[in-house]
Amino acid sequence: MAKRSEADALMSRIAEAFEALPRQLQGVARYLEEHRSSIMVQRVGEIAEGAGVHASAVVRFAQRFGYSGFSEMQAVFRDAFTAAASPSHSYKQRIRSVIENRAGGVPAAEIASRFIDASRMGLDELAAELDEARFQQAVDTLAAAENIYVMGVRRSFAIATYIAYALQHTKKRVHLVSGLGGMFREQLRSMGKGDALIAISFPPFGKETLYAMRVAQQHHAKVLAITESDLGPLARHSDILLKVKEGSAFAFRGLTSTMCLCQALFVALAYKLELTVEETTSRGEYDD
Amino acid sequence: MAKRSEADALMSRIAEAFEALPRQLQGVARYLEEHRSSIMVQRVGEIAEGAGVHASAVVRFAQRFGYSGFSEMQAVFRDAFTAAASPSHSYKQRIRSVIENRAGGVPAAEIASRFIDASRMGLDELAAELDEARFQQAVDTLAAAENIYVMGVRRSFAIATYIAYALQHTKKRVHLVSGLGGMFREQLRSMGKGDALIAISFPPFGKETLYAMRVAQQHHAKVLAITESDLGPLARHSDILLKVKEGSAFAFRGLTSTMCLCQALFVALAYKLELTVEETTSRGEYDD
DNA sequence: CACGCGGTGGAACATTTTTTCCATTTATTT
DNA sequence: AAATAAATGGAAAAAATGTTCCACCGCGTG
Repeated sequence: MAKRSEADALMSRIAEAFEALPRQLQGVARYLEEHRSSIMVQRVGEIAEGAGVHASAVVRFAQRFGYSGFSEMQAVFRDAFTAAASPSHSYKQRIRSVIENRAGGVPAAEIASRFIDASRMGLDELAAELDEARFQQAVDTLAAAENIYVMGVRRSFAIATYIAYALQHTKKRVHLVSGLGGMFREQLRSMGKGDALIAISFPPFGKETLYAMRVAQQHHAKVLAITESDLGPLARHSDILLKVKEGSAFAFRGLTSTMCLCQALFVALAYKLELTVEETTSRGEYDD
Repeated sequence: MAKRSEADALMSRIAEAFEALPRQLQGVARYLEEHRSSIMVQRVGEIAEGAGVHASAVVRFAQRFGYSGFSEMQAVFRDAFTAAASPSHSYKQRIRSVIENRAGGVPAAEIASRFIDASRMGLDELAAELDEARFQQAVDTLAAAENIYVMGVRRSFAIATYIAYALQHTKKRVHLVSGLGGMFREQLRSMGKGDALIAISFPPFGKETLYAMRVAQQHHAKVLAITESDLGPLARHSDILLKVKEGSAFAFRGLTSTMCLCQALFVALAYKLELTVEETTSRGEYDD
């Protein structure tokens, strides 16, 4: 699966050749081994100093292993890092190429498995980048709320629907702001202090959701935003902001990570409520 | 709380000031947030290109936030990285945050990451066990249908909602069977030959959904079932059956795999219908 | 012990990268 | 609609960084 990066290969070659290296170059080798992860951000000078040698020794080292100079060798480590840091990027590319090489129609299953792969990468990213402190805050806020309003429109509506459904299994009063009958305003009217609004929105942000957030703040309700980034209009109007980056394959935005996050949020909340609120009947099953 | 690195502080300041930033600098801000982890290894030029702006815009950005230039700002991210990579620090940090979490009860983030893991395993299974022939059949059936009815109750309702939303981007007539006003029967009445019903249901199976499937068959509409297993009541009443096994954690059933499968289904369908699904349909009023 | 050879470090050189400056375009205000 | 301010992009200047050259050194060998 994980193909040996060129950086790995290089480190092996270095280990191989180590014994036969002159004293200073051995020093460089040791330093590289020791600080492998930070080579990519260091200057020749810093590495040279760290290894206790002259800068030119580092360059000679790189050249000894077949690179034109230090820069070229450093690029190997940089690439290895960026490849590891953005795993989903390569998947997006592959999906795109599957689509573009549409020689005689792509089998649906092919599309499906690419899509699933992309979603998997999305979850990896979610796991890696989840802000634990904020997540905790989100759970605490919901736990403290009396009424919970849930709102998302269009693409995010399904998610809102789910959250509202799940929360019905708690003792909270839950209000799904659906806009049914054009009654957004009316459904939001009763928010107040001690309540919380969960707002799910992605660009281009629905104005209904933004409106709901403003109303919530005016009414001193806590606002939990689930969105893509700290930037953008939601940040200003939210007390807590949970980020989900959905990979968009096929020029089509995923929702699996968002769904996963929301479920995790609910599970964590349910767990917290059962621990702190004794009277919560343990139900175990939340099936359909 | 966890140590607030200067990089974190900077990102906050950026989020704060974002709205008031000129267009290009907003682009830079977005890029920084999106690629926060790799800023430290990138050149101004690369960042500029990534953000779609001129290099000098990136420098101006840095200066706007109080740095002498890009290099100085980049150093902030570099430092944050090396600090995090240095073992002693991160270890202390981890201990501290664990203690803090214990003090506040249950570490919500712990639950979250376990849940995400479970979901990920669910996707692995989905990828491994997807029946390609059936999936293709499902896509073909939907492609051939004139009207598509979508039905799921309780836990599955959010999924049904999503499918119905997504399908609105095709030329098909789509009917979400919501049961609003207790009108399941009435909403199902008009199904007929040439139509298709997508029924999503998991044990314990909702009787409303089973009913819908029977009606569909009586009316000679195709039935696509999305469920857990080939056995059980849905098998009998469906023409095509797609299996999703959700991993469960904390005695709580996931939905991410189902969501993923449904999205994959839609993408494959859209592709078959040769639709271009625009990611950001800016239609003013109806954006999400 | 002198010779040569590879290793080493200083400094000049070359290259890349960043930053500044300014002309031009674009938005905002009166 | 004109005036003013702000934003943008190109290019030159400046700085930082990497590389090469070469004199020197130390060690092993003849």
